[in-house]
Amino acid sequence: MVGQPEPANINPPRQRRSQRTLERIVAASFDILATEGPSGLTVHRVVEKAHSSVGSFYARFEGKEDLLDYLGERVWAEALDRWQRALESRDWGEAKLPALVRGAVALLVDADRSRSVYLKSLDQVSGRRSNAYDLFRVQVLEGVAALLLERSSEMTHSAPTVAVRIGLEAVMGVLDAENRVAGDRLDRELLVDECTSLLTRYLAETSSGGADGSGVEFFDVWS
Amino acid sequence: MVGQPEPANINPPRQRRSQRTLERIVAASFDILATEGPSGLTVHRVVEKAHSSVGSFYARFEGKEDLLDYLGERVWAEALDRWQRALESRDWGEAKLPALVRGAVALLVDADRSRSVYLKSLDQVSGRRSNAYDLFRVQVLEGVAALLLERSSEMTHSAPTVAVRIGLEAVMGVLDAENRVAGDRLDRELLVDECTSLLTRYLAETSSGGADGSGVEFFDVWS
DNA sequence: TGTACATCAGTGAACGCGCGTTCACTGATGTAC
DNA sequence: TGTACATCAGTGAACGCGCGTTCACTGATGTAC
Repeated sequence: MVGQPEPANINPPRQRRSQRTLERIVAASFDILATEGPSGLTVHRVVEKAHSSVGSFYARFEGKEDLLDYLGERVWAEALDRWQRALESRDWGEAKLPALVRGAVALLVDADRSRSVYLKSLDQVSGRRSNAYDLFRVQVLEGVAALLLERSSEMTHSAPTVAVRIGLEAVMGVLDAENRVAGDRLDRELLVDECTSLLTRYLAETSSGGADGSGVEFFDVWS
Repeated sequence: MVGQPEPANINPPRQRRSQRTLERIVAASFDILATEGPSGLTVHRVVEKAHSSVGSFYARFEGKEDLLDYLGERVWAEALDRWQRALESRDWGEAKLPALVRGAVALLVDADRSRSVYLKSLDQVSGRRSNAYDLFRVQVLEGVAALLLERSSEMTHSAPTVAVRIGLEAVMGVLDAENRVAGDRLDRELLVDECTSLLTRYLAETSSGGADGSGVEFFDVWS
């Protein structure tokens, strides 16, 4: 199991009034992150959008960093909760490897679609700190990997642990790339089908494909 | 073919003296990017490290943005040049699909290793502008895709264009993920072998693996 | 039901700091005669 | 080979702006008697 984001250091509200102010500040922050990106997230902009004031802000948080931690904590908690529910919403006991792979891929696709802009821009803004997104990614990958490895006897790949790791990285990579694309986005069904195909074939076929030395070698012109 | 980074808008040096100053500024910039990351790249820090002065800096560049463009242009040019030489260093005419895939993967692996920290941090620092890294990535992918698609008759996948795109995104995704990992990095040979296997099986086997509807469906608990 | 008082909450002007940029000035280089 | 002069190059103090943070002050809320 891996770590969690920095625990947020916030001065808890004691009246409903300030609780609502805090909520407005949080909502405004997410709003700004989604519409203007990380660089728009300044204390002044946040409190303006939240119809609050700098003073109120610093009554809750010791500084801007604490706001970031708090936002990260919230997103993290929600994402993890959804993920758990999705995982547990189904009994995996019966499924054979191909069906299991398909299920896992569907989970990843949907998780990726939903894991909002927030996680990513939060990580960008907070200089190399907790980075909730990477942690969430690792968490999710570990969960799915464990699930798949229970069926390692059905895999023909000679090193299931490495294969599962690489295979899942591949699927996540495809999803990331498709998120980055501006124009024609592939639809969910196609994506699930193709990633399932990719992963199933990689894990389950006999190991001969590329590692047989039939390969071509190159000058390494890359330093 | 895709675009290039913003053309750099620089005031050309007229004496060897100022040419050398420019070189020192560029070297200092890359040095800072590599050691301190994008946030350390301030005009004052750069000229200090370059043993120059703010005035000299603004004699070359109209502003900081122009420095970024200039750096991007340099990195881009070098990366592209290396890529071209690598591509052309071998005659692909004879190779069959598996060998071709292996060669392509090897190129990608090495390109990924070499495409220095610079491209990535440059894109991070310049807010959503030219982003040399993404452009380079697209350029490379298009080149390899074209190469592979010449052998589409040897593919059993029913939609080679989509398959090549997804397959290459998968390989790049694996490489990205492996770059991100802190600890135990897989070695180059293993990476080449596995990615080759992944891609070959995906492209060349008969299309039945996952798209046969044997799948499991889920509640979409992701918003 | 009032009244006094402590604590919580909210406000926005003001401060300090870092960073990009400007500018008045000095020194170096090259060219014309 | 000199000398005058234009242009290029270099310097660093100073300015403006945005942003995080502080602080003195006013108002709201809840509790004790």
